[in-house]
Amino acid sequence: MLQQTQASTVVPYFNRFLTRFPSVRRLAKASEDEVLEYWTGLGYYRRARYLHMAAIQIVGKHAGQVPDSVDALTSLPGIGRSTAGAIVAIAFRQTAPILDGNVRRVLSRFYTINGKRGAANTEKRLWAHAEANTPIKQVDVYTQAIMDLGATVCVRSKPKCPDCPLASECNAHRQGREHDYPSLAKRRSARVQHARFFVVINGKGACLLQKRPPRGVWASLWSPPQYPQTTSVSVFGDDFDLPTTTIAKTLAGPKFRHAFSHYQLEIEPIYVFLRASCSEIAQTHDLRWHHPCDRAEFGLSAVAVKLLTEIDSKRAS
DNA sequence: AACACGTGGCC
DNA sequence: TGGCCAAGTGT
Repeated sequence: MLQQTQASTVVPYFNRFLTRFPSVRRLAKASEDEVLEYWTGLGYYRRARYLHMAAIQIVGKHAGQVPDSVDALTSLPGIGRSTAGAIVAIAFRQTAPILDGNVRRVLSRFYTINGKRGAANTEKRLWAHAEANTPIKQVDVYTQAIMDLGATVCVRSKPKCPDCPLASECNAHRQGREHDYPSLAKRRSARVQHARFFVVINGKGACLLQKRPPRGVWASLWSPPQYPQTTSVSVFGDDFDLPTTTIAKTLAGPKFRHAFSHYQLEIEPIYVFLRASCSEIAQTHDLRWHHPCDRAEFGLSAVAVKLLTEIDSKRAS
């Protein structure tokens, strides 16, 4: 959960998740849909599916015991070198380096490493320093400490160098150039992509959801059906095996933008209201009706939740 | 190497 | 506000 996600965001998700899935075996036994349900709103949903797969592998190949070596851990889906290092160092108290965003920033400043983020040479140098500094004794304490130093003192903007126990030995600070490290990552400016969702509501107020494909954005989550710009509302009925005569009315909802790391999605919802008599149609393996007020026992993206919430508030008003 | 993958926080 | 980032990994 903590991969690319701040700890304060994770905390409530972590608590709910551990309450529902208190052991590797319980997680392995759960359905993917339910695991995704507990990830709804957290983002990077691939992590949830990898964690579920990892739990299944741990039960199948490791007798239900989380492996204690970096090699065995990195062979599990979703666990790379840094996460494996954190598990080995903190859970098993064995020497293994980590290189997360915090350690990366501390080391970049301490050793004035200004290579491009992600470049092979930069990564190699950072990992070498991480490894050289990882102690034999109290490796769990050290690992937590260097992460916390980055999270609370050696922060990205306005680092608190006067509070830093490493300040006198930090090359960037000695040069008064702590703001120059780590060098800024070059990020492509966000492009706008367009998407259109059909928000189909039946006479009982339930919304039609479709399971998204296992690849791409919001993989394996449930959402209002997305269709290409070329699909017209008039042929909508055929696409879902719904007689067009069951459509009471259609309505173009207000467009809204959803920001991602590298692009913006401009979402154009089209509301399709069905007559009450049509509430039992379109129950297939990847289509289902969902009442917004019911607990979703499957994964939804934050955007899907937003849409469903809007539908529910409109019904109420 | 470059890119996809989500959402919320910060300035 | 838009850009950048966060307890990164897999393709």
